[in-house]
Amino acid sequence: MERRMEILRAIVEDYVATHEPVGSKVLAARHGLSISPATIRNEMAALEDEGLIIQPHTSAGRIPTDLGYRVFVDRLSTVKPLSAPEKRAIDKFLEGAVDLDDVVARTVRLLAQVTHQVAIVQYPSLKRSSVRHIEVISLMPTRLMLILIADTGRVEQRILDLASEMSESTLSELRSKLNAQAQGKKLASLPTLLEAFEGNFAQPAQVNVRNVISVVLEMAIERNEERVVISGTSNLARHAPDFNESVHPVLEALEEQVVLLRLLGEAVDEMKVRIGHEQEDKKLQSTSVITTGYGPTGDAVATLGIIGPTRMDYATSMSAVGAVARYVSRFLQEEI
Amino acid sequence: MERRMEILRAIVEDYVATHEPVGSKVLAARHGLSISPATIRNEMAALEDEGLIIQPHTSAGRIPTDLGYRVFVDRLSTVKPLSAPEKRAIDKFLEGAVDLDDVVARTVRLLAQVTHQVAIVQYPSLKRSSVRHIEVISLMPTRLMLILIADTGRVEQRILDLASEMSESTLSELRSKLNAQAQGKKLASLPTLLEAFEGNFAQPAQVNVRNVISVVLEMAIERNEERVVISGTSNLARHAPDFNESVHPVLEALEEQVVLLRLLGEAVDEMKVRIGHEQEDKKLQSTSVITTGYGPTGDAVATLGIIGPTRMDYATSMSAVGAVARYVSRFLQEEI
DNA sequence: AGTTGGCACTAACTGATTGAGAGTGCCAAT
DNA sequence: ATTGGCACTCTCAATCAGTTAGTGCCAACT
Repeated sequence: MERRMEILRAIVEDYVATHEPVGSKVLAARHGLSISPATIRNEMAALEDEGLIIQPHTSAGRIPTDLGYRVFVDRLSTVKPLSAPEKRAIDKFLEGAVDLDDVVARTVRLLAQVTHQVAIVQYPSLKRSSVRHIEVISLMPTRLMLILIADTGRVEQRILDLASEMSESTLSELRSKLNAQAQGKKLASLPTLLEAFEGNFAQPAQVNVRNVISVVLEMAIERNEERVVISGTSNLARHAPDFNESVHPVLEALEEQVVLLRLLGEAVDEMKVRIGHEQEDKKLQSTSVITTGYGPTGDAVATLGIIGPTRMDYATSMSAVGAVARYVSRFLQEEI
Repeated sequence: MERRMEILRAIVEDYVATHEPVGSKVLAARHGLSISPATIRNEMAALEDEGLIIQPHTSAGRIPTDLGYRVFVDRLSTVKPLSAPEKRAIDKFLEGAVDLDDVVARTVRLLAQVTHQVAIVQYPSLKRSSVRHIEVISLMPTRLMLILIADTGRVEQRILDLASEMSESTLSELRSKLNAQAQGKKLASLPTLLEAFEGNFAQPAQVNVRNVISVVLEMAIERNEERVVISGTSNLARHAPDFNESVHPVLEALEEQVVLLRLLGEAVDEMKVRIGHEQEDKKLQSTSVITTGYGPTGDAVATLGIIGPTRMDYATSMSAVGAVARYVSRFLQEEI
């Protein structure tokens, strides 16, 4: 049984490296297995019965099935350490990032570059982060700009028009009370925290204050809270033959925010690998997805990962994704 | 001569529609030309001498060269009006956009959708816009957040650490003097405007003020002032056969900000079409690019456009790009 | 002088055939 | 349980002939 798994491992590694169905002969030759091709053939027949490998046609070698990759990945224990130049690349890439936009943009490019796959990075989720500051700026007598700064460094701003003018003193009162109430609190808790907030103000100002609050809540809750950036799509074309001859559906799926968000799912700390048909989305069933959470405080506030062909180097890719996640987490904590 | 151009037009239109080299026979049949195939053949030979069309092999029909498309486009006078559903789509797409990020993101998706090509939209250039407001917020005693709001609705923010604490009064003095000096001015003029700004302050505060100013200038000038978003890359795959069998180099080019920025170039009002080899970038020589400027004030502060195969429906595409640019300009003026 | 029909010519595409190669499954021997 | 041998299957590449689309040119026509 152990030997059989060893053979599966050899098939996966060979196939990932060569892109070609691997036969019993080359398997016996290339790897140091001290058994004959005939024995390997017997084992391969068993592996095929178990649904771990198939042969594309009668007289070809075997290739792993999605299930085969799954077993391979689950038995993967030795985490490949990154090479020195890769480590250096990661170190260099983020230094000098000026704001969150910049950090996210650099991270996604970095990830695409080290893995040679398509990289996706989710912006730190607003829901899971806390209020660092809320600022109210008067642009014109009846036009305000609201700015909400989260502890992840993320900044949302919105402009709103008031029904009537607001005095400078009301404005600064609003500013300080708003911050007193919200600062340090989770964004998700704002709706309850600010429920009857306008009661703090004199009657004439209440309608304007209510207006401001509704926009604040909108910023905190709105759909576009979940943003995803993507990079390295050209890597898809490099692996084109892997995708049933067409990258089109994959590219299409990558353009739908909804699909990407479902892919990234809830931010969790441990690494997650989904292989081929383990995916719900039809268009992505020729791909594998590796994701992991990241965040400044140690527990994950967002997810990042890569998408590639099922025939990918899982060991290297997984350690790269993990390393980048750890690095950007540390960076967010220290710098922004 | 006029007839010859008419034939070129017919060839281009037929080829764009069918994707197949067009021969003299179908040309005579499909279009209402009242001349025989033989005559057409003579004219086609002349067109080939002029370098406007070629035949991929001896016994195939003709296809337009880049130069042929160029002549076709230059003679294009009748601007195709958009269809009613397209107009409606444009109208609906932007309404409800909450901030500049949102406007740009919606615009690029809209453009990709109506043209069925890859769309690129440049953020309104900071250099060309004016200061609406500068805000200085104290996050911690020695940590400030600077926010710069441009009249295009674009918001830049930066965090900086001070060497020493800054009093609340100095802070508000800084805030008001900064705005008095900068408001309404072009960002490009800030470096000279703020040259000796710290002279306005008492000695102990000067070092901090200088620090703030340098960050303000950084925000106004920094390299990442030029941002580009892109959408509809899956449309590339749809037209895959057009790109010498490989979309890879094109995808690669689209990932390089530098290339995109050169593509969008200086924002100018009139529409620009670059066809195939008219492009400097090698990777894009199988594509054509249509760009035009847009901006809230009537004169262009940024550029948007599409990238597609040289074999594209120029008439429709050009009018779509124009319509979207006009629409987003109007929207920026009114709403943000 | 421009236009047209006729015709020989060319090159790609299609489909059938063939031989070579790779890899298997199974069986009998070890 | 492992191995060598061997017949079998299927793909792949090359070849070949027939078909087809489209041209270029020439002589005849308006």
